[in-house]
Amino acid sequence: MSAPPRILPERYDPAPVESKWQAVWDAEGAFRAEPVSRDGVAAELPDRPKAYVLEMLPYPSGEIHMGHVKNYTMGDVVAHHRRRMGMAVFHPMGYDSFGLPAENAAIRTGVPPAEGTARNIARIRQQLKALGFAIDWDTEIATSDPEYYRWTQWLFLRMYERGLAERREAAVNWCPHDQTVLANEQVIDGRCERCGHAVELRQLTQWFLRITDYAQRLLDDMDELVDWPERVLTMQRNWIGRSEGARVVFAVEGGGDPIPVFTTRPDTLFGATFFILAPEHPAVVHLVEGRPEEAEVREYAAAAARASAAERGETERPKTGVFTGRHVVNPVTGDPIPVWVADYVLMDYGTGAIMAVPGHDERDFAFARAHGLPVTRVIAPEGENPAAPLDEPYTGPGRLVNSGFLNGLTVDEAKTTVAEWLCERGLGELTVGYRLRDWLISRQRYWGAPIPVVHCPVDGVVPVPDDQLPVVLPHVDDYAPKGQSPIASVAEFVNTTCPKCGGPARRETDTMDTFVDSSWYFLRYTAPHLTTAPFEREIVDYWLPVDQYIGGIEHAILHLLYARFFVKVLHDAGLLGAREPFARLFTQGMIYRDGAKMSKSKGNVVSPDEIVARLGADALRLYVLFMGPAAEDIEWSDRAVEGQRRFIDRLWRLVGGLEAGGLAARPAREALEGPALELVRAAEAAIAKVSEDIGERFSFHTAISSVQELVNLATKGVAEGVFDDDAGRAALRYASQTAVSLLFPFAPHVTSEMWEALGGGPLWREPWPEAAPEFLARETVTVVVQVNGKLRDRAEVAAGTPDADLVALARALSKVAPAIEGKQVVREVVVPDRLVNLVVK
RNA sequence: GGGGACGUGGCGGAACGGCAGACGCGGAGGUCUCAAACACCUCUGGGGGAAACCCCGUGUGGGUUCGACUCCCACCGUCCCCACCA
Repeated sequence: MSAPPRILPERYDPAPVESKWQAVWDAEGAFRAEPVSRDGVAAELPDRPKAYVLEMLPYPSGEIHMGHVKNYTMGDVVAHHRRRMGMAVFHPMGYDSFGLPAENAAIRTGVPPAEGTARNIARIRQQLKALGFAIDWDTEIATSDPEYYRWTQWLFLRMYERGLAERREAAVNWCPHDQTVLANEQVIDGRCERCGHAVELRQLTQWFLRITDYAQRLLDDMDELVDWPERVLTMQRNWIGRSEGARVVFAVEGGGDPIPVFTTRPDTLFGATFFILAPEHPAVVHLVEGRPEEAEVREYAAAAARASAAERGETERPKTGVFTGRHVVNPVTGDPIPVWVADYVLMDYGTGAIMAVPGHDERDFAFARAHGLPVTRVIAPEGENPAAPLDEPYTGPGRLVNSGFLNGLTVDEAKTTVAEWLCERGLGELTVGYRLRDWLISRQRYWGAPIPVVHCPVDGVVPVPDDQLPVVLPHVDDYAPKGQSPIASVAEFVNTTCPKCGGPARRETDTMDTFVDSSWYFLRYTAPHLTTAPFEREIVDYWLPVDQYIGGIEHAILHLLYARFFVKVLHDAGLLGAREPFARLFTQGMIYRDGAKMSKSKGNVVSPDEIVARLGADALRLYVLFMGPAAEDIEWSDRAVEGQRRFIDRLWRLVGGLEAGGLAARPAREALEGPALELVRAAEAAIAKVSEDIGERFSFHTAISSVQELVNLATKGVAEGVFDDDAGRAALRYASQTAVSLLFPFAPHVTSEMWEALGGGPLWREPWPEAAPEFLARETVTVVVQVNGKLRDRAEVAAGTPDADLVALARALSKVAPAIEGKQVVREVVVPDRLVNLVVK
């Protein structure tokens, strides 16, 4: 008798198997999404539930790194699972291809950014395909494609029409190295997030998007409409920085426009003993004009302007400032208080001016001490002498003192009372302040979408008409930054005619922040090649919001806030039904190696290509998810990745050793006993576990380990020869097949090969298995017996044994009886089918 | 200064108030081999014991509970976010 032929080769060779299945998926368009808007084709909306699964699109630098592999593998697992659950799945891919690195490379090498970017995209696409991601490649987009940025410009114009895009002068962050302005969000600790150079403040006229108009809605909708990690929500809340307070107007003694301040402590108004303007405050110049203090104040303001944002932000720095020689009137006391200029007051928060209350604010106290200004107590804690002098600012609760009509009130009462008083006299009101600033989108660089407006000497700013879009980025010879975009030197681009009057006019030469591009790309996927609109309402409303968004925590503020803003604006414009872009968000942890983030400069990068070549894409996909909890930062291990390949090989040998024939049905419960029954039970348990771990918990590493347990159990049984009868063979075949099916989302190539060898059809279309309850319920259970909560013994009993019987059994156990002997059992805690706890005294 | 997350074997981690350490890496021993690699098997938190077993153990100290890795409080440590924000 000879052994039956194996249904798979002895050894698994990933390369041919992986390219085979990738070719199959490509050829049959296995992961093509419908519906997607296409020119002239009316789409039909499926009546199945939908799942829009999206990972943050990559920036096409040279190659993808392990972080990308993890990100896209997670999305792929979710997409495969949802598809096999019978949902209509949308899982697209694109490239965030505008941006500085491509431009800087162009400066270095002379290769135009468009060329370098196209090459990088081709390379990344090939890498993504080699990993076998289930992506609808027909919907692929690149944000630097004129057919994409045409619609970025179109959306900018809709914002302009709604008054949400405006050009104005403001103190802005300027990066002297990159020679461009930056959004507030792109300045980290006073430095440019790209190049790390200290950022300067400059007074410039720039384009802003009025995201502050949406501050409250961005805050409110977080509570209602999204299921996001608490951490990210907190970060966004902090960033928006809502604070309730009041606006108080101070009259200027000796004439001049009254100056408003924002304060969160209007209750302390009686204690406002001086007044401070930010050095950039427009009133500064007027107040000191022609006065003896003018020279000194101007010098101070100029010095402040020269200081970097990082220097000015330094909390420990001594509080400097100069007196203007002028006074404003405290509205409640009627007293004149001196006006100073100090750089600890910032122009871009509140009104750029503050009432200083040294008795109850740390900074104002420090300033008062440094410059010999009076300190008045206006709040005293319960039971303390109101006359007691202040050695330090008091910021706690208490009652008002030295405060005229507010005396005796609590802090909260005083806030409303003083606000009413001010309101009646037109001197102030309760307001809400936000830390969030408007989004500065102008960039003086080349590789971005041109802002589609024209400057006409007659008509001013004139939007480019829709039918003249896109405003195409012209070719230039020199990409070096010069303080304005390189396209400003292209005469044919700049010189144009005014769309309104037809006279000569100049084009805007600033390009848009690339975060504008990525604020709406998830909408464009639904109509990637549509030439008549950025997207179609019916289709975009079918898919939006994204059901599962996956990406790095580093985008917790910038991208995620901007995208939310965009969707709200488009909703208000009637272009979109959705009010939030991403219903559910998952933020993945970073991959470290040798204790540091993988990076080229540290030389600790592991190339995905190398792992794919050596161990196969499936082993890599398994490993990046098996490493640990997907949300945590995890250390890469060169050895552990090989463990996943060993696991694949183990499963390969197991399946290869089965007989030829079709797929097995789940064996009937009654036909099984012993190891065969236990194996099918384990298979059903694995189904339940993997389904929950992928479906709800985002716990991929435990999903994989439960399949490993199943495979280990099967392998062990085979080695012991316990599945050699008919029932055993049926159980083994079913369990092996189940392991293959469950592992498919993680390792699609090798499982497809095994499934085919088992006689199955396309595994990506195979319905997701459901656990059979009759196998999950057990006839006998292990009951744990504790004495005073301490484990003493355990017992096998029939499921559903009554409490009283369990207790009797427990008390009689040989390890339990001595522990309770001679003691009084004061309580018997029973958890049916699980545990007995005897409490003794 | 404000906010948040996390502390479990040699390592990554599991345990969603009920058997701590699943799964994997690493390590030790063994089978196979002329030998090695691969593969397979056994063991692998600490201490005691010939063994059956016993004791200790989830950063530290308290608390809640019949019962705490899990919940609460404080502290220590690590990491992240925000920060002269009025």
